[in-house]
Amino acid sequence: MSKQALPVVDLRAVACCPPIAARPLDAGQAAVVAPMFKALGDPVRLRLMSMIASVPEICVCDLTSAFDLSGPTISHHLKVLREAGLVDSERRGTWVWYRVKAEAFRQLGALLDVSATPAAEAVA
Amino acid sequence: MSKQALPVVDLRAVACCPPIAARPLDAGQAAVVAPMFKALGDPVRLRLMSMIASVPEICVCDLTSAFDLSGPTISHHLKVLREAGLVDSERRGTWVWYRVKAEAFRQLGALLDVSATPAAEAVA
DNA sequence: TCCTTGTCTAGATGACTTTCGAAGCAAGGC
DNA sequence: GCCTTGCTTCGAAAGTCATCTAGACAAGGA
Repeated sequence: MSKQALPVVDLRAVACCPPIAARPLDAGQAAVVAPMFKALGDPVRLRLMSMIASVPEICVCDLTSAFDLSGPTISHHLKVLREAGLVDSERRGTWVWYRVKAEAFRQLGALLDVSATPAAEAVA
Repeated sequence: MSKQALPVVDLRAVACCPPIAARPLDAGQAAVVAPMFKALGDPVRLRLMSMIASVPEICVCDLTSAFDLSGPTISHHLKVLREAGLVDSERRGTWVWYRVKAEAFRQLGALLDVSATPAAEAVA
């Protein structure tokens, strides 16, 4: 459980809402959660997220080289993921390393939990 | 281009990809999945989705009245959700009813499965 | 038949996104 | 100190999106 020094608590990373199929989200909850889905709604960012989530951590240089896009463009997409609270970055010497924020990621999955919903029963 | 009766199987609704944390998504997979996340990336659509998923089915009139937006705007958002393969609609008499496509919804949740990933172990 | 109500489509517009090249800043080697 | 490499920020061009009004279409009732 050793999490190294993550000073800022991102509110979007803590428990926010019940699964969206359990009961209607109110406007405030939707405003908190939608930006996370939005961040994953671009193919480049989804691949970046997938690459970051597949390993303990990864260097920007390895991310950039996997795409046919300029450095600034990749940097922009990483910033969007960071601001959505989905990943964290840390400079160590020459390189910057990215890693997934597991709690936010888990939270997002929980929102899409489909079990025990009226709709699930009706369609099943 | 009749919108009634869409007998076409939506490819995005069938099993597509392993969880995004299991291994990096390739460009093709990302292109298939990203539009679904994008559809949920707007607060209005996320609430619409949540309202639809919370009940077996729901009438457009009940959806429209829950927002401070014009009918055409709600209709536009519902179209985006439909084209993302997340919901289905059916006209019955005067009203149009919407219901969640459970398989697509389940698929989306499975993509965010965080268990058994290198990142999950490293951060835990 | 015509009217009303419910929903969708068309077209316009202002705001936001994606992308780039140029420039900046931080670390490390000469 | 200066140069190189890695990454980010800035500013701009081009494309996409959310929203509206106006209008069309479908169903049902007078």
